Amino acid sequence: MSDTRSRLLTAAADALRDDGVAGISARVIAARAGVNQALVFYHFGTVSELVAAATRDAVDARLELYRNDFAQVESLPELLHLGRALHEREREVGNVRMMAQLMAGAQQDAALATAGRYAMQAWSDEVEAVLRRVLAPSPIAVIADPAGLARAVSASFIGIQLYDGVDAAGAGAGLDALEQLGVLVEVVDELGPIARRALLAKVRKQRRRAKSDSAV
Amino acid sequence: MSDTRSRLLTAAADALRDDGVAGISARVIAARAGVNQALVFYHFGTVSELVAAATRDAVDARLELYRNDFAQVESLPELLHLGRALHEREREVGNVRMMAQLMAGAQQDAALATAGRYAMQAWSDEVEAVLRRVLAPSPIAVIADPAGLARAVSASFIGIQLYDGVDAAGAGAGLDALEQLGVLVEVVDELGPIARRALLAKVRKQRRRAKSDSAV
DNA sequence: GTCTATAAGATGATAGAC
DNA sequence: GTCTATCATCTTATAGAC
Repeated sequence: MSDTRSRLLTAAADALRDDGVAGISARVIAARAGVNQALVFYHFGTVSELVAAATRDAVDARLELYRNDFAQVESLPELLHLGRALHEREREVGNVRMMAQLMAGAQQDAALATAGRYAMQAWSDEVEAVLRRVLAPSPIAVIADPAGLARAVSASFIGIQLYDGVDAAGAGAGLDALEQLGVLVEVVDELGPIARRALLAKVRKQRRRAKSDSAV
Repeated sequence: MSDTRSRLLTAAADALRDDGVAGISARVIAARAGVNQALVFYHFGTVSELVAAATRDAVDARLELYRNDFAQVESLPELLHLGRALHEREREVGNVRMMAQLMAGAQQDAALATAGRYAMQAWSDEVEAVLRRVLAPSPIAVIADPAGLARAVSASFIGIQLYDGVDAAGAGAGLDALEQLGVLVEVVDELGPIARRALLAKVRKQRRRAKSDSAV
């Protein structure tokens, strides 16, 4: 890949992270890359397409970096611990911050929307694989949908990152609370047979209720 | 309050919701309000200040509208149900969509940051009050920090709303998963005394671990 | 592939008429 | 308070020299 092309890609990702969707432009990116502004359009057609390609690459690179860590997770507490560590590291590197800006821009821009969908999919799939493995031996597997849960977790990360940008203390308290709640899942994991049966009965009841709700 | 002022305020909130932070400008807002562009600066000084004031008002109005619903919640399943209904209604009205754009812009703009902090605080406080009431009789009260949990929930809502904008099916699956997970909490609520003691022991263990982690 | 130059328009913000 | 007119500056995007 040409030097200029890759310089523009990393510059675009950096600019999105630091200046936000509202502050991004061909000139800002080009200045960061140390190249001429016209090259944005020569190589990528539009600013949106450049940003979309840049975030795509950045997400791929980041996930590659974490793949090993994800693979080594064997239990839910370990997963929660990894989530916390990931948040801390990402706060410095700014990848989630970049994704949050991508998602915000994606609401009104078709090219960014495609990139945003890709990014969420990539992260969610990774988390889903871990959840599927970790929850398999647990009775929680009966009620938890790994795919949905992974998507909820990924989306929540974006929200918490945005919150972190305006109130770090508040966002920290939120993460702490979620981590503490993980204990709850552990406890259910070690439930006796009677309680386990009660759990299953409740799940079935809730399922029926949800079904009749959607029918109305 | 003058007619023009209030027209600008609602127009600013609408523009933020529909056009996003990246698409907002004094001219766009003024056109929506049907007034001259110069009045933005006469009444509010800067565009950011106008947007900040507009979101502040919108959040106050929305919370006022939901106050009754919040007050009537008596159990966790009811709270989860309200959360789902709120998400559906807000998807149409677009208040959370507006807040998501506010939070994205708040990362780089001081005036928007203040407004974002206020908005998150207002929603979190409301949710916190309900959580405190609902969780009080439950053994979960021991592990759950209502303030932190409320903040996590509010932030997650923002993230899921952004996700909803690029992949409605994925966001829906995420919400479904969270709702199903609520069953877990219900089960713990009806735990026997032995299991309850096991829960408390685990919590204490986790607390110690967290403390030693932060010491390192 | 990279540059300069430039078009055609949008932006925040202000001065001054009314 | 509201308007017109205007500023300097920014934007995307293209044409054409090198």
